[in-house]
Amino acid sequence: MKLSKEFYLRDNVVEIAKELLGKYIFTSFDGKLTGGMITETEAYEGVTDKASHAYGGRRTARTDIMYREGGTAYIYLCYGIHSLFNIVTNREDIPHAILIRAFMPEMGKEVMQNRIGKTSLNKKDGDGPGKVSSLLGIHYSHSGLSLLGNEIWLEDKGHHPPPHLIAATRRIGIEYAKEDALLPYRFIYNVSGY
DNA sequence: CGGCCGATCCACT
DNA sequence: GTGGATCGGCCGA
Repeated sequence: MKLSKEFYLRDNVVEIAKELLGKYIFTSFDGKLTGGMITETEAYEGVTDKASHAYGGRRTARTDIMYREGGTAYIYLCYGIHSLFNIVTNREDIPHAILIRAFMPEMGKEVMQNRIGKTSLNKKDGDGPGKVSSLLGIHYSHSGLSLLGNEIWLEDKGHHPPPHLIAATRRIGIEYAKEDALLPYRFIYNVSGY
C-alpha cells in the first residue's frame, strides 16, 4: 500500500531514512509504470546539518521545496548532468530531506533499460542516485510533486529487511560539511542475490 | 554579471 | 584510480 502523509510528516528524518530501506518506489510517466525496492538512503537534517542545502535556514528558489510539507519530491541537478531524487519529510517549514541513492529495478524493467539504452539490467544499474532518476524517468523539473499523487510515490509491500543486513555509514561526497560529514546518516540494505 | 563548484557517472588507463 | 563532461545555483563584486 502507498505510504501515507503521516509516514512523511514525522520528526526523525534519520529514522525515516532507515525505514525506507525495503520500501518500493514507483513512477508512472506517459502510462509507463516503473519501480523497485529501495536499498540505500541518506538523511539530511535541515538547518542544523552542514551537508544540507537548507543549512542555517538558507532558502532560495531551488531549496524552497525542502520547506514544504513532508511527502513532497525535492529534485535538483548535480554536476550539471544528474537529477537527484529526495523525499521531503517533517512538517511545513522544517526542511528535512532524504536522498534515495539506490534501488533494485523490478517493475517495468524493459522501459527502464530503454531509458538508459541497454538491453538488460543488472543489480549495478540502480546503484547510484543519478542512476535512480534516469531509470525511473525522474527529472529535476518534477521537483515539488506530491508523493501522494500518481506520478511518483512509495509503497510498503510488507518487506522488512533483517536488521543485521542494514549498515549505517557516513554520507558520500559532502567533505565540505566538516564534522557533520562523519554522522552515520547513510543507510545501506545489503541485499544478496537478485 | 562573472566565476566557482557540486548529495555523480563513465570511459579509459 | 583518475579525470572529463556539463550547467544551474549561489555568492560576491
